[in-house]
Amino acid sequence: MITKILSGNSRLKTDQLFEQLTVQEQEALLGPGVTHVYKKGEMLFRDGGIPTGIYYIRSGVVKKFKTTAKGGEQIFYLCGEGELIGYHALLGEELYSDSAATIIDSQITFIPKDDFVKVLRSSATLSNALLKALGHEFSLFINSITNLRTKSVRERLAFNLLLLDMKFNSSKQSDIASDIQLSRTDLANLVGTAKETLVRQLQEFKREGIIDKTDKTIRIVDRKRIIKEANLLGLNQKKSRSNIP
Amino acid sequence: MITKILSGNSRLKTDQLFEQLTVQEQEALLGPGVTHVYKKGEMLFRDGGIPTGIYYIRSGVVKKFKTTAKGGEQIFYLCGEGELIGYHALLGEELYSDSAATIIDSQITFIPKDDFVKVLRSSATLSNALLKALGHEFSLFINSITNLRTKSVRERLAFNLLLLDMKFNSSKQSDIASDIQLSRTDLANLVGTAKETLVRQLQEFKREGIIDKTDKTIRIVDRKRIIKEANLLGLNQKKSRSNIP
DNA sequence: CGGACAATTGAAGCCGGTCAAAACTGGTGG
DNA sequence: CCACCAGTTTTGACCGGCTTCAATTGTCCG
Repeated sequence: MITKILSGNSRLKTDQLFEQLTVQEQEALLGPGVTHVYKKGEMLFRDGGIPTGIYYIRSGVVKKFKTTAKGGEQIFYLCGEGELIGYHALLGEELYSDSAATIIDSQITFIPKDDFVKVLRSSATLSNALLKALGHEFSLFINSITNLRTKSVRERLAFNLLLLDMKFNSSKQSDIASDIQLSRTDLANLVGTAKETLVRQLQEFKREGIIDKTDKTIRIVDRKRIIKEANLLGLNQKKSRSNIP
Repeated sequence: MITKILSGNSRLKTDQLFEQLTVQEQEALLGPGVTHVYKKGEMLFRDGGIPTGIYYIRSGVVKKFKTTAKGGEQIFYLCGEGELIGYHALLGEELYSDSAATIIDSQITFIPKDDFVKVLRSSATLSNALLKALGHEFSLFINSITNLRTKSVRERLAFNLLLLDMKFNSSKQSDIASDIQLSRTDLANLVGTAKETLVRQLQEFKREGIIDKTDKTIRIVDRKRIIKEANLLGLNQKKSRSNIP
């Protein structure tokens, strides 16, 4: 399980959807597309909106999230370079069930629905790649739900820091070097906790020498420890209240 | 959103995967299959196992869940009559990321991997039906995650009771008649809480006249109230601590 | 240099988890 | 038909992890 999640691949599996296509197919998709530069914080689409196409991230980072009526934001995925987004609603033939917005300045190509469908119809490769990607995403969601239900904030934070590090640190020079840029609020919404709780937990990790952090940067110092803290096996031995008087 | 989730269709969308296929395709799938009778509580497959085919539920109910190392069980979906299970891992080309077991005595057909793949290759319909189903499942997971993060046990319980009622009560005679059979433990694991907490919340609903229950049966008495309690809009007005002294 | 926003720290209290034990159920055999 | 056991449901008590509210510090820019 651990090996599965943290397997050495520099890129995670879901990222590979687009890469699996032939060059011809990639061009057929991107050809009709319109590339646009998004500033940090711009919305790509909104929960409840009508899907009119999909998006290809040439550079940048996009968060997928859902907003609650009270203004809260639940982030459940971060998309990076080379990933496609927005195809779920299109495939499911329904309205967007989530929103997407850039976290940093990004360059993104919009692929109109018709063009996407055309390639989809003519290419078994795309169809299969999508099935594979969606099948895989399923296991990610399972894990995500299980984590939310059974893990503490500390464990979830450690886990997310690991994922962020693996996904967004191309600088593979050293196990120890890794920087993560993400506002406290975003990180809290990704981990699924209040930002105050998040901050306190970060402090604690720093005090324990597991991470280092400046105002906007988090760096994993002790990789082994943070893997241990993430407790991927779920063996968490709750300090039992058994003082046996 | 509410209308979307609770739309009048007697069956929920995901159930319809198999139904979308032509009769020929259905037969091509089930033809080579082997039907087997499972007693309540039997496992179909286990987290970490190698997928060798998919399952079609002729009758009965199957829970999809994940076990934690400590023995806990996280249920995230209940499959009913006419549904397919186990295709995610096959499509994603990986090991099962979840387990499946019957909740009541069930009649289930096993479709070997090769036969499934054969039909998948030759039929654009199945391929498209799968894409649609998976795309839709995505939105269910989003909702599930959001619910876990932002809703109280009371709200989640109300929501799940509604879903159970809609999905497993073919007896459409009356809005009020509805029986749900599920052990307290299973229900707790479905809602995502401890069974003691669940029991207390059930008591409370009963005391408030929203539901009725005997030892193993739960019946929704006041449908409007329970919809309200589920708080599908997320407008939960937390009793603000503002006593303004 | 102030104004806005993000990050941090402090304090209080509730929700829900855990442990423990009682009440209830159904099934079994004497 | 009753006594008994095993499993499930229910009730009680406790308390700790998180959320929430509030206030302070830090930081980036115009």
